[in-house]
Amino acid sequence: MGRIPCCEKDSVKRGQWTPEEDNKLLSYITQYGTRNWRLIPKNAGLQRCGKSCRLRWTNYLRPDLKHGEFTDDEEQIIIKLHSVVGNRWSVIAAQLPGRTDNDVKNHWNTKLKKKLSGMGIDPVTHKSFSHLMAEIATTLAPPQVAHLAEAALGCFKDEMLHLLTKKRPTDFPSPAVPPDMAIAGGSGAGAAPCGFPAPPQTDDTIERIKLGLSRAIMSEPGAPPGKQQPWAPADMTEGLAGMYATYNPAAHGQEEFRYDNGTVPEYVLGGGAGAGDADQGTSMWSHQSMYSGSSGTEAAPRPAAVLPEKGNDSVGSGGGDEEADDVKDGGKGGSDMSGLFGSDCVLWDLPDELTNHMLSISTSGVCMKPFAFAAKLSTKCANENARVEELDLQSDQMKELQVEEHVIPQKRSAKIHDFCLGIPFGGLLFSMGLLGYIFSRSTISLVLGIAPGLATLLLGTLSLKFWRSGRSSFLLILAQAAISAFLAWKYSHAYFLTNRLLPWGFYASLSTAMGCFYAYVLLAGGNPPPKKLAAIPPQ
DNA sequence: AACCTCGACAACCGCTGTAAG
DNA sequence: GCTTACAGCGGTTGTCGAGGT
Repeated sequence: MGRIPCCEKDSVKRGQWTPEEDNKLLSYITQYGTRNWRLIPKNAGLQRCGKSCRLRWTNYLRPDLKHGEFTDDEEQIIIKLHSVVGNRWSVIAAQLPGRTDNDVKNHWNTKLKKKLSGMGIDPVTHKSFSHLMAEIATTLAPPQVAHLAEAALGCFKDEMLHLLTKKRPTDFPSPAVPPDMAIAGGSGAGAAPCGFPAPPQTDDTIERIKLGLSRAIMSEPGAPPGKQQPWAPADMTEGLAGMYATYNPAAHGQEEFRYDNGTVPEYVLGGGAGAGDADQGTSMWSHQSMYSGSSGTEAAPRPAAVLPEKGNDSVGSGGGDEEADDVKDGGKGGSDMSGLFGSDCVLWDLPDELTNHMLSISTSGVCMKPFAFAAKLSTKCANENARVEELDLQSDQMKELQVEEHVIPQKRSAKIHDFCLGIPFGGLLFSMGLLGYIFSRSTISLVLGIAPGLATLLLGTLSLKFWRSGRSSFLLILAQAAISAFLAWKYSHAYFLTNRLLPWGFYASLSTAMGCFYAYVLLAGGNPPPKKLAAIPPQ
């Protein structure tokens, strides 16, 4: 049942308002107020629809409105808030005194959207291509962190693959890389900063990214963490790191995009980056993790308490003599992510022999999985025999480190499996996100509903599979915890901005609860073992 | 000078939520 | 509980002027 029209369309004037009409409306409202919009045009002697009068008043005539150009500060606020709440113009406008939602919307559509696009940033997701790649480079850093990221990334691999293989300059204005900027030794001299028109050689960028990944793979896997880190700023002369540095706009004093230590991305538009910016020499994305969305985390140190280095790894263990087992367990079950990219994943159609080599586990404590992941990514993208040959060399090195797999029984565990709540949680997120997207076409639903829902569903299902086969789901639970934490943060932020209990408050509470639940499962030692395995006495 | 294109802004449209009768 | 009107929202369309051809 539709609503009756608010006025007769034939008898009302439409189109631009004349100064006389404005005067009539203004003087009437000044005298009598805005109590009944249906009566206002009639009483004010206007041939206008009441709704039209209301819009004219709220969007133009109101005395508290600010007319004229948006300031840089206002633009910053709009972009910040848009990255959090999406196209909710009224929410954004509420933070800008004197601006209407229509103003904000128009300004976004005519100016800011283009501005961001010109900087190589997708105005919808507020992520950039180089961001994505830089995150991959960072992900290849500390092995355990990479493990976690790998699990999370598994859910986004299609998107990444698409980005790596399908994007073209016409689709996505990637940051420029001058032709003389070889990726190895790309020190940044003469480098084009972010935010300039994509040059014809943008296709090269894709190739260089692939090459960068390959080089990351080829970097000496046995080197101790911290000593040889191609991703570390100090050594940013190789592979992705070179490109990574190339894209650091802070180093060039150009139009810059960066994240501050707040809770939302901060874009600095048009302002020259201050010399000696904290980000200089490091990733411009170093303040924000693609997977967690968390910010304020400096690039280099990762909290050891969260993801301890192998060797003194005791996450999920009770300490003491259980540590050794847990180390094995963590290195084994935890490292065994083959469910993600191995036999359970048909997307990464590498030759079996190559895959098997890469899925082997290192006794030295250096995880090979990130390399395996990147190798697959690179191989899939490049689809070149030469690349496979490179990887074969790498896999030969890995062979030497291969150890025999066997199931280690757990000594202590949680009372409930992660997937018991995780799968329903993921399903709820996914379905709510899907519904939200169907009904509102909101990208927020995609980013904060469908994607994490699918990721959680996938991880929960894999965890169930691992549990059935007696393997450790530790990293899968960790990844789910990371997703929950990210969602809790994002939803809470949206809630504090909008003050709406539904949906943001509800989702924030739910995500926080799930985060606590995952933390409990992790701290309690992981999932309880299957009965058939629990019956086996520990060796 | 005429025409075209494009950007910026204003206005409209259709819908939902909510409050009053 | 139903109807009606208002308020608000986000997407879309219309208008106008500047600049280019």
